[in-house]
Amino acid sequence: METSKSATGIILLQAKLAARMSRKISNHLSLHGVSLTEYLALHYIASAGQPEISRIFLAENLEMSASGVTRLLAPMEKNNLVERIRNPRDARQSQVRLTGPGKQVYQEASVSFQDTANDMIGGLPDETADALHTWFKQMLR
Amino acid sequence: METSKSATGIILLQAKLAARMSRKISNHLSLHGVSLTEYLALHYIASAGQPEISRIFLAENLEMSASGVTRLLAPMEKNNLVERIRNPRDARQSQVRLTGPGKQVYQEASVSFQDTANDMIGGLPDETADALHTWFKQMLR
DNA sequence: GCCATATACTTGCCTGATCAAGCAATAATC
DNA sequence: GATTATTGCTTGATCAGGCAAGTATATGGC
Repeated sequence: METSKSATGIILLQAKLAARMSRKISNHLSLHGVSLTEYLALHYIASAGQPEISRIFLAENLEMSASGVTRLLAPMEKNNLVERIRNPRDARQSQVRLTGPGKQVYQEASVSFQDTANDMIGGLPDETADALHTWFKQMLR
Repeated sequence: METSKSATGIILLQAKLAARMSRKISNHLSLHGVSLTEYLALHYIASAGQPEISRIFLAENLEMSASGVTRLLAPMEKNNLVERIRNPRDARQSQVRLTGPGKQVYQEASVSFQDTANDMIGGLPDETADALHTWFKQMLR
């Protein structure tokens, strides 16, 4: 019952925090010409461990629908941030890869992103931040 | 530098978590005919400490623009979840109040909300949950 | 009292994302 | 080998929410 009460409290606060963070970060990222979602896409592609990733895998990382990814990537391809590689083994599937400009925008935007992130939560003591990180990961299992 | 790295990591995870939570909760709330934002609106009105609150105050709580609130409340008024009270002291302003049905929907939906919240984060030890709660509040300063 | 500024919305237009349906390619079943 | 199911998208319709501009009221400075 105590647990119940604080669980909803946490979710409530988390929702509010998420909204505020996303607004703040979006503002900063707009200087680089990318939206938050676009930045996240660049990030997940850049840090996948391999140069190409499937669109479906990207959708999962972004917690987004397949159609959302289609619509997200279309203008990014047009702006040459990202390119599509057709899979010769499976014609249904295609992969996404960062282009040169894409990598550069990602790196530049990452600086803003980090600054903003630090600005928001950099004040937390290191252990606390580590604990937060761990719990978020756990909740995402 | 360590801090920097984990700050972005935390934001990244937080964004992902927020997306997942909002999807999950929305699903559960849809059984009661309200969206997550609508539920949050009901919640902030219900727990304001006074029966009426101003639309602007609601907007701040929801981390939403004034126009967003206008559009959010319109159908809720139509569905008789919420009613508008014009302020006689200031004709620009109006207040929102829960109707009887609004209160009932809020209470019913709160049960689902709590269940879902517990399902997601109820597994955390109490102290941990308390700490999370505290930090979220702190970040929202 | 009068003008300028501020407040509390509301409306039009636009973007971002969803869902449902569709389509093409592959895999599984008989 | 033909039929059926599944996968990986794409497209159309729709919806939520933001921003900019507009309107109505209120307040402050002179």
